[in-house]
Amino acid sequence: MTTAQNRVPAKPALEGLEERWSGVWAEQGTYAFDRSKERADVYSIDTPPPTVSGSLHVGHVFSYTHTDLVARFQRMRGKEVFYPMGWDDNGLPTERRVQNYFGVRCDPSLPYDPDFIPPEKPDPKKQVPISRRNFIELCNTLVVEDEKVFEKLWRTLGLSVDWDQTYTTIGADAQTVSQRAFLRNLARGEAYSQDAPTLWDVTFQTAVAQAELEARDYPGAYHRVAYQHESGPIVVETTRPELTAAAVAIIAHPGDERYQHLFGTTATSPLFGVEVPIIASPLADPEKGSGIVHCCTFGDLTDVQWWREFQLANRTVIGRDGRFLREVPEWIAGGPGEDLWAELAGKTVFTARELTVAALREAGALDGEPEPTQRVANFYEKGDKPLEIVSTRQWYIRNGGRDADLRSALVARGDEIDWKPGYMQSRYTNWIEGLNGDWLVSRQRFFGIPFPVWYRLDSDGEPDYDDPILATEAELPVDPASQAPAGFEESQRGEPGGFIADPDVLDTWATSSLSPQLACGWERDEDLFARTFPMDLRPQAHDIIRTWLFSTVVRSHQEFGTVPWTHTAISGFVVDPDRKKMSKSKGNVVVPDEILTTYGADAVRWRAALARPGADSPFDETQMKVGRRLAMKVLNASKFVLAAPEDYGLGATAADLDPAAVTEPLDLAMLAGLRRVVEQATASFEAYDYSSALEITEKYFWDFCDDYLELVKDRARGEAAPGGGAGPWAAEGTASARSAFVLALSVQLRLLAPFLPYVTEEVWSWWQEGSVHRTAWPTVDDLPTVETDAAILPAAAAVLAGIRGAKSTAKVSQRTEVVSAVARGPEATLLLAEQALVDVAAAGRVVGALSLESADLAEVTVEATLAETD
RNA sequence: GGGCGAAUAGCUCAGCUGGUCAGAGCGUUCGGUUUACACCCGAAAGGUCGGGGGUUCGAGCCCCUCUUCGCCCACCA
Repeated sequence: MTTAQNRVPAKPALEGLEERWSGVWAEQGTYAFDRSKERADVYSIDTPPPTVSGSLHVGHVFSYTHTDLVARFQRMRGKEVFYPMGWDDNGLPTERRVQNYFGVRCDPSLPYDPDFIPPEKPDPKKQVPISRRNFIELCNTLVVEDEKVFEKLWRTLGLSVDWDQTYTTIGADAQTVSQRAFLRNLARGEAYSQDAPTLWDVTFQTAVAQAELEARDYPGAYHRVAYQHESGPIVVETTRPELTAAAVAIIAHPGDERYQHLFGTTATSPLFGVEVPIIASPLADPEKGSGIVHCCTFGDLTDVQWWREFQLANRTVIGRDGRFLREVPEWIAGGPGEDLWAELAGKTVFTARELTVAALREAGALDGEPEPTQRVANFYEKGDKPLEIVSTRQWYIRNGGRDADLRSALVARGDEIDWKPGYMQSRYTNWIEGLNGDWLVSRQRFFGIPFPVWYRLDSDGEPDYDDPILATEAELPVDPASQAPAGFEESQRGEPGGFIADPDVLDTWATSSLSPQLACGWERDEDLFARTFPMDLRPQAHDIIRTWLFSTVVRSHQEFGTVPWTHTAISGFVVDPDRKKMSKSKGNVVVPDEILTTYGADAVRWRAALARPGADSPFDETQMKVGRRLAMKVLNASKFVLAAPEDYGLGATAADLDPAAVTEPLDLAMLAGLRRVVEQATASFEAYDYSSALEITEKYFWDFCDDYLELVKDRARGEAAPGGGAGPWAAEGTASARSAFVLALSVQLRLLAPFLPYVTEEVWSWWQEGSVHRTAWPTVDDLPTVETDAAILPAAAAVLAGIRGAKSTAKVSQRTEVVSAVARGPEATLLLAEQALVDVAAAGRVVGALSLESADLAEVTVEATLAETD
């Protein structure tokens, strides 16, 4: 009867599927990108490059699964999916990991030691200082190791990434792309350098950008500090009394009646005796503190604003290390504060504050005692000390923060992108509209992409920042710290009349904002680029809309005058059961390896697919079991259809895949229902709503198993009808059931393939050639066209449920035979059920009469006479 | 303070443009030696859809308002 033998294991299991099939996929290049396809046939994905120095948690697993669901759907729909994986190995996180892992720290003043071997046991308290080059070598060694670990996890999870298409954010390619993009920004006037007050992290000793700020509560105290004025003391309230040394003005609101007489005069600072102007500005809030404030260089961003607007003096007192300057500033030298400065010099802000407050108190310039308060301060998101504002030379890229036209152009780009979910666009728009300056892209760090820039030194050895020497694109990638610019010799480095390298590296976002350029082979592989860019999808989490998403749009807008992708899918977070964000410091992180081992990749993916786009999802381990149950069910139901009769299966094969053989109303009805599922799941997937696609498919599958499979089991086996005799089931009825089963199986396996890639591939391999993941997504054309009312199946199931209910109420086994039964219910339901009455009787073990009586009831109820049981 | 989102069974969530929309799964309870599956199967109980107004013949669904929760931004004297 069967033409081909299926390969069904006697006891199918989930264990080992990941290892087996991920191996096969790798070996056979199942997900390899075919670059002969034209752009229109390609679906390209701008995968988020995970930070390899970090650790992956279950949130990553969920969001990467979301992307993979879309990738697998598009692939089955016939798109050639360009799905690369990037590794973000650039920047500060890697530096920190290297420091901790090897127990070293970078000291750029040290010479390179080619024989350096890191300590065997790192001592976190005694980090070994090493040269910049040694440090970078260690970074490069470690990221390779970290990337292997990540790749293994992603492969286990079943991401259908093309592992031949990977990129990094620190390698030669990334360096070339970043430097080239920067040089072009510079040539077009989109990048510039400026010596200006900058938010500064004193721990990492680097500038930070607006996008990397985090406002945090920070304990402080109000100090009432008295300035001297001819009309008497002026008391300002401040949380930064130590900045009295940096005072440059006293400011109050122009409408504040208390201070009208002061405007246009000057006051003198306590302790230091520095004369400062008293100025009116609407930015001063009469409600805050005493309503009058001292402006210092620089206590906060408002100080910077005043300093610019009123062209005030720059009396910076805090150095890059966050300590008070060691030299006596010229405005203090020779004045009353010179001795105090000797104490303050080289001290931290904290210590300087204590010293200043003591001196103020002693001088009678402290009005009352400090009042503790909880204030908000800006922190670098990776730092733990409040940011200072320090004047330094930095590179900027224009992002609309200082240009209304560019700002509105970038906001408008947002309209060209299809946002999933749509409301996430407002975060993008809000962020742009709230920008208060251009994008600061230079960082005073070590492990990053260097600026391709040198400066000439004049005869005094002073650098000329206004006319930098730029690398040519042909020279890239370039390391100005070890390569001399054209026309110079290495020996001229640092010599008067020679040159110096720009010491900084590009912010990591300045590189990751080029991920489409990196992945698609911009200027490296123009053929690939033409087939993949602009990309189709940017998947990412909502917390980095202001950074990664926005900066990518900026770079693409500038370089290509287009959006980098046409869709963006924003995923939510996995939060802990108390709906708190998972973070290492809270200790509530779920490690992916554990859940993958315990429940299997398919189960974890199933759970991930339940989290709708953009929605945060609380982690609940019990849910994983449900996914696992579904995966098991797929194995067992498939086994029933495909296993040989001697193994209690139907022995159906691919040869039974014949829509024309399906003739029984119940079978046709089941497939008619499946037809709707195909339509709905496809529509949902096209709208990036993988959750709904899963929900529809899964619901159908469970009903298929619980109802259809039970109803048709006997007929499909060709067993005798209840009550004896050959019964009404001719071979035709059996053939109809068998064909319906394999059709339904084929369609459902493909519908489930994006969610459960392992178990569907396993089952597919029992009876089909090739990978299910390279098979066409099901369409209604796979199913019979005969018009049938799909409601026959639920109607039959309702009567069956009535019979089951009767047995359940009687507390007997479902196997108990029914001598006779009467089903009462809505006429419409019963008429439909009648068309499958023999199947219903068989499934319910009704050996005698099963009669239907229409009644005014909402549901079908069955009155059954049960056979005697022992 | 500005913006965005959420509030539906004990828990996690569906309910599309108002008219079988009061649902699913988990959990709970009861029952079952069922040849696809005990990593199982069947059955049952559970909610005045956050509060208050309004529009409408009719409102989880639309409008107003209040409350609570989450996230993003701003608040730095």
